[in-house]
Amino acid sequence: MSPTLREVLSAPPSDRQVAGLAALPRGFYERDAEAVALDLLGKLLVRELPDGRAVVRLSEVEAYLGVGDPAAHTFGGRRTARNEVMWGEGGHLYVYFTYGMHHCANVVTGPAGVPEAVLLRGGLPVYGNELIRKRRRTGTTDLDGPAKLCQGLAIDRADNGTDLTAGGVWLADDGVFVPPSVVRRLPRVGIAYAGEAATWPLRFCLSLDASAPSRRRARQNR
DNA sequence: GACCAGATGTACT
DNA sequence: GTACATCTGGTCT
Repeated sequence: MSPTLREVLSAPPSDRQVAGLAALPRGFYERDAEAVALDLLGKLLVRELPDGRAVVRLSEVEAYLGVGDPAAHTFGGRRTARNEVMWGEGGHLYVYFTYGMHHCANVVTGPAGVPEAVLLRGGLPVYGNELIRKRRRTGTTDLDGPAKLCQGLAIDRADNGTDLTAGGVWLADDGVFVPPSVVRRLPRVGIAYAGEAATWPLRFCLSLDASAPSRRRARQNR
């Protein structure tokens, strides 16, 4: 049996590799949300915690296209204390509280004044799994949902506005190649109120249970 | 797989 | 003051 993509992408990096994970540059974020969302798949979300470093490989994200997107918090130019961070420059974290008990983390994209964002919906724990387990209410390490991701990495509103290029929490590229053939494009989740926009295929996720493309091919494609 | 309670911040009247 | 939210976990079928 060839390994699944999940198995390949969950492979733990070495301590040395983790210590060397550098933040993606500002320029990565200063593009439209859809492009950033696609490129975030397979990237590493690194979180510095009091008891160590936790690293998650992103497997599911959603793009929110700003003022023209009825599902976005900034639809129609809405600007409030809550979504203020989305109006700033790309590369910052937008964390909001919802359903009375959950946090969701977004990456702000585009230049200042263009309020787009990418919601981080899920990932695979690859390093510091015990730290993640400790923080999950359920004592598990699964991070297949935006609120689970925040809980596992202890991200809450205190992290709202954090600069992703300045430490604490950041995104990194460890060179793992994600071939387009394993990316699925689906309608977004939980936004039925947004009418027709609920069907826009702006949710991107990896086909984790498909068998992984061979190493040789992956290397050729890099 | 479907269904539902949970608990409160936020936007808007 | 009121309605509802970029959801999760547990229960029931």
